[in-house]
Amino acid sequence: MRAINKVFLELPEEKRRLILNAAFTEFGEQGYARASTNRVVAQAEISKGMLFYYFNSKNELFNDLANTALDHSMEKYEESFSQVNPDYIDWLYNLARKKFEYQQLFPEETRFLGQLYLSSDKDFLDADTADRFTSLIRRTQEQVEKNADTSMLRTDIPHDIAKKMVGWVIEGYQNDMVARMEADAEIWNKGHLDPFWDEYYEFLEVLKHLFYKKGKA
Amino acid sequence: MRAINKVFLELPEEKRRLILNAAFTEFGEQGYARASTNRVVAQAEISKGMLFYYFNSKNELFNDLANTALDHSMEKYEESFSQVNPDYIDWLYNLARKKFEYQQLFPEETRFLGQLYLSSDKDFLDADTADRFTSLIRRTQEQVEKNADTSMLRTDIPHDIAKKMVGWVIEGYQNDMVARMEADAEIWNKGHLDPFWDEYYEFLEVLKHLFYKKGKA
DNA sequence: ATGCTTTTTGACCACAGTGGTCAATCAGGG
DNA sequence: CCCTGATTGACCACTGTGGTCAAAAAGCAT
Repeated sequence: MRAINKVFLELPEEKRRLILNAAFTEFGEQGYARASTNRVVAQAEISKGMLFYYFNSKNELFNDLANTALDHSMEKYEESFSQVNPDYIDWLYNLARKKFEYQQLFPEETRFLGQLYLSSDKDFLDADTADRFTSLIRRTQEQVEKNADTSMLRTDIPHDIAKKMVGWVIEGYQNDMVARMEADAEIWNKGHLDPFWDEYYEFLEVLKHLFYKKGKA
Repeated sequence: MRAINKVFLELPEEKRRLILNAAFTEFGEQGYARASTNRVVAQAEISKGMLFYYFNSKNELFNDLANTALDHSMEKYEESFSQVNPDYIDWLYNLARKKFEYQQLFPEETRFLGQLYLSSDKDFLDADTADRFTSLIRRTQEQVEKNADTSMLRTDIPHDIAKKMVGWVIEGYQNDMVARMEADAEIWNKGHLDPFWDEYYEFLEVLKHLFYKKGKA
């Protein structure tokens, strides 16, 4: 953030995106230690010197990437939190859609953040950035906890178990969906996602049938 | 397999395990390309020369590891396949227990095989070994498909959806369980796992209640 | 054209780490 | 005491690393 050379910020959007995405993918695929600045410059089609002119070091590049990704991610999440809370399952459905939109818009950043979340590369973030990162995670969890209306969950099984089950099923379904989409990249690329979302919603009807009080399904 | 120096096979079990485990963890954590023979020998407390005396190259070491792990894994799976088929959920429960036992007995190999399954390091396996690997996977899937008795699944939701849901929920629960166990390593190390399995079984009762025909729960 | 500044290049650096080798040592049994 | 097989680790050529910097190129005002 701070350390970026202003020259970089004044670059045409297109070129800036090219450089950022090259770096996002490199760090996202390789992790911090294995990531190579040489491959980044090759991919971004700039000279080695420029990378270190824009950013000053590999580490500052890494932190700048993280902050850029955090900016976008936070923005998206705030959007999806601002909605009035519908019932539990519909709320998760909406969250999933937002997630997908973000992923479609910034696939490289998504991968980057995901990898960062799982790995221990967080150690290479400076204090400020690390704070932003953890607070994003905390805030997300808080909101999920707060906005989810569980009042229509059936009462013959413990609520906390039901909530977890619903969460796992949705997670599983999403993974399944992503796998199918990757297998059939056509549709994905053309943006014809509506059938998928329809199918998803039907699937959620089944979930409601299973987990909601009778008479509500 | 083939290429192993007989000297290695005649080593005291303890020392052999030390070497194998060092290699398993190195390849498991780093993947083929990033794995370092230097770190392996350091961890195994043998000299560099010995590693290349026992195995001839990094690649043969890798293949020997894979074959060793496959041997154990196949054995375990055959055990769990030989049982007469109980109902769907109980079957999955048994499979999970076998998986855990294997994981507890050979944690390094588990990680190694898991990583191999996910990554593209399969390319570094020679043809025979790769075949063994894929046939293990195929066989597992076949058996799951074949032995699972789904006749008592409720009929008001499609069977294939119900099966998937059950699978996801079980997967989610297992991950949850592992996470909790890692957080409370005491119990895990002392082998006091029975309470966990009891809780698991209770959890499965809920699952049955949800997914089985009424009157069977 | 002429300078002067800013942007851009890529050859180059010291260094770290790689898989693999091999002459030299060591251990132990005959 | 020697011989054979086990064992060592210094060493090799090589690849790739993050980072530098003199020099070239591009703008730009005059």
